Amino acid sequence: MGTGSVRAAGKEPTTREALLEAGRELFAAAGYHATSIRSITGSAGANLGAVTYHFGSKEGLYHAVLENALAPFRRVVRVAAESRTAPLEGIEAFLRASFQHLLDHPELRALMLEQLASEGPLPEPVKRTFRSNFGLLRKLIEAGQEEGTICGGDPRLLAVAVAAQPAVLNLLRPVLEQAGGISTASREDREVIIENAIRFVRAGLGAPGPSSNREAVR
Amino acid sequence: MGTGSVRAAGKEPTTREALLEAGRELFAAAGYHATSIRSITGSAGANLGAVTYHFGSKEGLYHAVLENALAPFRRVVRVAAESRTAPLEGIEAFLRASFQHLLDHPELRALMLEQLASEGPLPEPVKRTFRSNFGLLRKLIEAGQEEGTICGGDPRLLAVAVAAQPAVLNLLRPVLEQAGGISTASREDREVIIENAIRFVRAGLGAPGPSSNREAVR
DNA sequence: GTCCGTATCATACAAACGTATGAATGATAC
DNA sequence: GTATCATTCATACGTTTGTATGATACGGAC
Repeated sequence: MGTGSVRAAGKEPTTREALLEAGRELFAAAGYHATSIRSITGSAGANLGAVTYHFGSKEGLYHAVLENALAPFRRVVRVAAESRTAPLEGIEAFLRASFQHLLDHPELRALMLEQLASEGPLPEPVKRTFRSNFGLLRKLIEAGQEEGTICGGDPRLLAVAVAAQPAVLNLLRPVLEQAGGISTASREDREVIIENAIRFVRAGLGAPGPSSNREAVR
Repeated sequence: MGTGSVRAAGKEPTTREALLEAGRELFAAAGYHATSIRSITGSAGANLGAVTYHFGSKEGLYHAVLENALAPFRRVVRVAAESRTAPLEGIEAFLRASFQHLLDHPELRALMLEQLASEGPLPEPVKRTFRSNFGLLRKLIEAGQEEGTICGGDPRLLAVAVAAQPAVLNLLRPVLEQAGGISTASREDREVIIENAIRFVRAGLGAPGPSSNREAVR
């Protein structure tokens, strides 16, 4: 059914890879339903039938695009979260990695939002990503609570409160820019936003950590 | 062009009102592009041409649905935020009203997400709503900073950090349920979530308020 | 050379879409 | 009663959609 390319990992972009890239861009720009197979194959320089041949259907391509885009996100966040031994440092690393990756890959926002908006069950890649990242955060919070460096409360809810910071900044980025006057364009803008979020989270977790009561970044 | 109904505000549901309600439900359930005029008019018990007649086009109906759904949200949040004199109490009221309204009107989630996902400029009702709510929060934070009850930092960024709590809980509700094991079904579930968020925010804003250092809700 | 599986291609097809059109309907005003 | 108006209705039109089909090109195996 054409789910795997026979050609070994080549050097020049294969049709399959070109379709994945075009799909990622177009799905992110206009959404699943508003993107036609014709526009994808046209942008990829491929034949109209190429999507059906390589991915079985339009939906098959979409799921492949999702998985391709989300797997690196999971990996980066996991590596960051597990890079520190102290739970609070792990949380900070988690936040920095999340902010950084989402800002560096703006297409993830629209790709995920589209799925979040629909009423039905989430696609597997989306579920897997949230489960992985939430789980990392929850474990770090539980470890901090055992240490006494993080306040009490349901660790799952605290994880949501923490993850909310990178989530909104990226999911609502167009809103923040168009209706909130908050830009994320320059490196300095991003630095200020990230430091603000980290300070807020450290204070919110009730940790008297080294940077929790320093003057807020301005 | 049929933008206003000549019939005075009647008692039984007019075709126009039925279209607005059906549109709200169907747009929220499946998204704009995935919802056909035929399904809307069918669900509303109206003729196929009714949308064109009353709203000019499918997009006209959609914008009317958006405005109809978002105006009450703005009003409720504004009333709550201005109901208290102390800034921190105003923020808490803002949060409670936001949580409550969004939980009571789950269709708002999908309706707004769809617009947030697209790359283009936001529709006016969406922009207006975010501007209004962000503005309220920012003013409350600035007032608290002048009082000394809220920590320093860019008030716009702090407003984002605060608004992130109701935003994610509602925008990501299906994710939290399907991938995070967090239910918002019962009244107790919601209470716990809301109290957790308020405690987190009060601590994050650096306010030594009356409820900021009480034991976290379990 | 011949064979064979992979891949690409042009084209066709049925279905669904948003919208336009013009006739029918029904209440209100005079 | 008749004219007038907003509204509802059945139907048709032209596009665009996702997918299916069958032919053609290509590149190693033998």
